[in-house]
Amino acid sequence: MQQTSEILRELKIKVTPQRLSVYLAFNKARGHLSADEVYRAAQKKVPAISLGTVYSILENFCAKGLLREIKIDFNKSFYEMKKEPHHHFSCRICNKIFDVHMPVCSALRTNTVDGHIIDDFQGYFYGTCAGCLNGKKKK
Amino acid sequence: MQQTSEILRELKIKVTPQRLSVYLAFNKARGHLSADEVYRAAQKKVPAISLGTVYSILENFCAKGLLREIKIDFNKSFYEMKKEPHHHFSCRICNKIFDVHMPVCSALRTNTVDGHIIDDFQGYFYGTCAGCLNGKKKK
DNA sequence: TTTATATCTAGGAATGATTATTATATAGAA
DNA sequence: TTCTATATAATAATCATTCCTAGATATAAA
Repeated sequence: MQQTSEILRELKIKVTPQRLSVYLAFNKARGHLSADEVYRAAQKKVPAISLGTVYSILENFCAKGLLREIKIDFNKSFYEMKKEPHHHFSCRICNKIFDVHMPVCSALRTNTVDGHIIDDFQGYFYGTCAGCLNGKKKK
Repeated sequence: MQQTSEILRELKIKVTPQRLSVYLAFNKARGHLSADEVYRAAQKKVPAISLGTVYSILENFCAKGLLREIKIDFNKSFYEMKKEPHHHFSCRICNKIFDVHMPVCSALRTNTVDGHIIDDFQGYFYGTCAGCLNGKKKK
């Protein structure tokens, strides 16, 4: 926990129990979480935390470069710990999100295109995941 | 108009005035339209058209491969006539969407990755557009 | 350690895009 | 022309997200 506080302080993020609980939710899940999933995980540490606060913290963490917002799925955002650039895959059957293990083309790492300045790129694949292809159940 | 009806019939889309008006909105705009923008454009031809019908038609057109849904912008979908695969750019200042003139890497045209079957890919760039860099106004 | 204050949080209301519902209308086949 | 599956209009419902405000609190400064 002490370690987590230091990570936040280094990023100039004021340390609060709510923020620690959100950070730890990602540390434990190590995947892609929706705001609601973060909310439920954070409640285990801070029962009185509100959903509005979770949204506020997610926005703050993204702004500070700690998290990354993923808009692959329709009508709902997901978040993940920021790491090496990579694409995502969304299964149309079970709606799960997967990291894609494929090198990101150098062309996509460019800083400008058509005269626009680029600060982020998101690559989203859609289809049927390996699990659903094998006849597994919808989560 | 006759021509448009034939295009729809070839795609097994039942021809109605509402659907023609939506198709023509895209034919005229040649860009990326939100449901609301389609709604307002379609109203010029069919004043009584409802927003629900527009959503229904957009979904139908996407399913038939006539349109393509773009989820680049937060909390709102855009649609465009389906054409050659290409990436999109969204300006964080003016929120306009641009087609990106950059060849889509062959690696992204794959049909499978990590055992998942892919049926679509969307590449989204974010940043500041050329217009906003030149100090133009927010639309 | 105490104090001051900028910022964070809880709770709830508001927003806005999208979807669902249902009765009626209609395109296209027979 | 008639029939029937499907499309539409109108409206209500949903749901993620944002907004708002009063009160709480983390952190810097004394």
